[in-house]
Amino acid sequence: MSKEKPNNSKKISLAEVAKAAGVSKMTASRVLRNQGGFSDSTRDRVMAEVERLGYLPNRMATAFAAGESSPFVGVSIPDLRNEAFSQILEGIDHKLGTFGHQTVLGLTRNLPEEEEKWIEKILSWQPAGMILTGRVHSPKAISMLKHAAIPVVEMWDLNSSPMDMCVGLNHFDCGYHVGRFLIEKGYRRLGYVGTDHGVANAAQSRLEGFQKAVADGGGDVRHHLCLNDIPGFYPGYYGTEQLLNAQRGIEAIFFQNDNMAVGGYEFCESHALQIPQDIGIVGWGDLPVLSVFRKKMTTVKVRHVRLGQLAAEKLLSTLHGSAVQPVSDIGYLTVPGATT
Amino acid sequence: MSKEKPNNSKKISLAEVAKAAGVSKMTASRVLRNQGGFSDSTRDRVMAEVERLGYLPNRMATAFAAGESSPFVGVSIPDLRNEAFSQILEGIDHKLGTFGHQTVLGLTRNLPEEEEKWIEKILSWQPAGMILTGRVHSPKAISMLKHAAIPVVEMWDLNSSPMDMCVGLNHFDCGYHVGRFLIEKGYRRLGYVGTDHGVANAAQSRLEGFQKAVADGGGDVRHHLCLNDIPGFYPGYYGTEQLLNAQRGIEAIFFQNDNMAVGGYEFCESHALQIPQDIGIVGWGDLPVLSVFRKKMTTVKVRHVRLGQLAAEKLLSTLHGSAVQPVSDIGYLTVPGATT
DNA sequence: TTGAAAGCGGTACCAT
DNA sequence: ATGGTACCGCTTTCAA
Repeated sequence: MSKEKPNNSKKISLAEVAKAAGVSKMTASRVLRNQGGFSDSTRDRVMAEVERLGYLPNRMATAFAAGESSPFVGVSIPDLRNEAFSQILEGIDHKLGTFGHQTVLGLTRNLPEEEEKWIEKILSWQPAGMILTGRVHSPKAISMLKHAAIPVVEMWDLNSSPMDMCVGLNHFDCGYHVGRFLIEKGYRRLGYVGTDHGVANAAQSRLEGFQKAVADGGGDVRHHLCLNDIPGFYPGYYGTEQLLNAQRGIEAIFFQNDNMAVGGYEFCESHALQIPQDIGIVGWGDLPVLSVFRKKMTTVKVRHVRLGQLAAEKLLSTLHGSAVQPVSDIGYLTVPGATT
Repeated sequence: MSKEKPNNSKKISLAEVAKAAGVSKMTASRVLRNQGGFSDSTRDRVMAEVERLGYLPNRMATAFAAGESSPFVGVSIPDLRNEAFSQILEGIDHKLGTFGHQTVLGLTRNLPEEEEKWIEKILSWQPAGMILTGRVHSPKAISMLKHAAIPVVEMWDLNSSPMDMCVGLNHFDCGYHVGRFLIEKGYRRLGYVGTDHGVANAAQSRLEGFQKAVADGGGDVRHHLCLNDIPGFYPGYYGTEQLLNAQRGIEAIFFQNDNMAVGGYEFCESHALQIPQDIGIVGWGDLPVLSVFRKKMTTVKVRHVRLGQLAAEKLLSTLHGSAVQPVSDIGYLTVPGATT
């Protein structure tokens, strides 16, 4: 036989399969798509060659020919070491995967310029849609997305007039709510510890809401710290140290998230500060560590995984042509604990 | 002027730009690739139209025409709520992004069948390469990857004869090392708490190494628990409860990771067990929570982010045609703490 | 410096 | 049931 060995690594095309099976490209194509219009014996011959040659269809060619988009969905998030975002991404990817779509990741660090470059790159590969973190995007990014005419979900930071769709929560209100809560508890001299707040960072809005509520309530945020670091345990620890060294008389600290709050808690305890007697602590996000923490932490519940799922669902519904509520408020719930 | 308004959302093709600029497709193409062979005035005219029409090149067509692959790299990991993997992914994506490549995510839950389906899908889109978790893959997956003739990195679990390249650590040895460490400390009756161990789960190898070392040292692993859950704080807590209820006399527990170990620690302390006097605790991974934990946890340091970076670097070097060491052992370091 | 033609790997459409 | 042809958007090749 003059048949070639199948294990040379050159890619096999449909034409080669067809030739090997002694049929035309079209017939082979029909068999592969199981679209009818061929005899059993033809199918068997074609499939045998597919198997033997290890043929794998080139979906790029298919999509290209049909003018379709890819199954890829661009998902931009700031940082995976922020646990909130790894949870959100888990929710997104799982939902997308269930419906045959794939996440193309972009870690854009809350920087609109990075996001812009990433968006341009992704768009040139005909994605099915985009899910972006936050409401702040560069003008060029917005214009490119408009032109692309694909569904776009802005998530995390609620935006009542999004480019297209949005799911998130109102971080300003949420921060205000926490501030109000502390005021009502009798706290007046407050502190805040978080991380570097690029323009596109929703935590900045929480801080602003918090400051407003505290001011409205007759207190003041004596000192706030935005570390150039990730919002994790250790930054919470040393941030608290810095904050307390810089400013005496702080009665309670609001942290960007629970991991930072746990770090702050451990700093306080190891420095003979009683919680909540000497200082109050409030976290954010209801992150997993709280489920085993020895003191019930005052925090704000946010359904991160659900948020991700919902973002993906909005996108998928749009792709399938269903009607979609363009804006969803995922909400939040302040949970008083034993640390305030 | 008869020029159309640019803001209709139909996609603009190179041909349209060319026509608008009064040149041929080829000339426009040359300008866009800045590949020489055009006059300044031609370039200006073409670029003006690109701007005006909001033209975005269709890279799918480009790659297709040139027979290139996409810049996408398939990355399969089990689960993002396992903090080790979100760290690894952070390392991979950041490195890939720096070199113009994009991560296409696959959360394959340690299931070779899921991985196989995902691989087939990704391969049909002509990725530049693949990074997979672990050494266990379905035969069909392996065969497809061979055919695809793209670089493949197996990471996490060290494999001295990988399909192509590998970076990771020897989990069996690592588990053995921990077992030996506890034996030398005088522990004999041991327990293990981890999560559901699919065949493709490296934690299973750690458990096996651990069991072997303990047996070799004259002790025994009285009870091990593999919960059907994620390896996080709360599973560590309730897993410890289950383990201790099921088996009396356990002297020390080895946990799948530090987050579980912290959960276990909190369970013990809240049930009046002194650590390490009443029970020893060993974690794994040197996860961030330990940096602020009030007791120095005995753990095993693993450079997760670096592991991810290294996996990406191997792939990128191969793509750029550099020589690459096919197998790298990232190693581990047992760190004795105050919990044993 | 510029352009015309062929073709990448499939599919739609129309014949047979 | 099967095959021929044109074409998707772009690049390669060759000619002017």
